[in-house]
Amino acid sequence: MAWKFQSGLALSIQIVDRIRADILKGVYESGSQFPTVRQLAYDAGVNPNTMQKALSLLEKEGLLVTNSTIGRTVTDDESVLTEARHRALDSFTKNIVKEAKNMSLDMIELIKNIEKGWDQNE
Amino acid sequence: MAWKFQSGLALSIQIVDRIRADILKGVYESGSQFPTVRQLAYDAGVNPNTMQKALSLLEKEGLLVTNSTIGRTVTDDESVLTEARHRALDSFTKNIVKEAKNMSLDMIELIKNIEKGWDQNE
DNA sequence: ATTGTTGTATTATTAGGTTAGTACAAGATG
DNA sequence: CATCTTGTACTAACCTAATAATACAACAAT
Repeated sequence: MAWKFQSGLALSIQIVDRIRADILKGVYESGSQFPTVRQLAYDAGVNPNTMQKALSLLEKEGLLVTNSTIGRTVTDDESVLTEARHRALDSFTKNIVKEAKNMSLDMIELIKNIEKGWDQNE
Repeated sequence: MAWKFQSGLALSIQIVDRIRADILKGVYESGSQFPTVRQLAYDAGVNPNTMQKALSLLEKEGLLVTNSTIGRTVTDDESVLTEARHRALDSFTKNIVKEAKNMSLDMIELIKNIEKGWDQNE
């Protein structure tokens, strides 16, 4: 089944975000073989060109390694993964704080809302 | 000076988000006269057509009212504003929780990070 | 009544992203 | 050796968003 995408934001960006998150979560294990461009494109329901673009961006980030013609692997450099996880968490937190302040929301109120919303699935 | 925009996301969407936030924050007061399309377009550094599109979306949300040819005013219906504030806060919180869970981040850790990041301006 | 301002509409053009279709070199596989 | 799979490259077509340049009806201001 095709992946779910939002309209408005470029597909390739959404794909990068999703796969990056999956790699950092360990859905694709460090050093392991990565699906082919064509397979992923089929899974996601997008054009191979679009998937190719997304994967090449992840390669620039160092998360994927290409061994033409064997295919791709997830990086086995744990420091790259750790670093990426830190950057992801840091940027996530910064965005939350920035947006909260932009909404004139104080910290206590924000945390209270998160606690309230945490267990409300959906 | 022109407003700051991110690349990738449609300008009109970013404008809507910014102005909505400003209205809900009270930067534009309830019932007050709103700047003209042309003035706002100039301020933001975008084409009047783009600003027109953004404002018409905000009108659909009920936040702005058009009185051709007097111009626009911010809605004076406080219930609309209150409702919109609730929706904004709710959607903000939901997104945070959703993304945090997607990062396999537990609630305690999330809150700890927010507390740590709150006073780090930039 | 004339002029100016308002929101709105229209057409043409440009830029970027996506798709479709095809092609090719490198190397694994038989 | 021949074949298949891999990543990659390329062109053409299409769509959406944004811009540029006008235009116009409605009404306020003078």
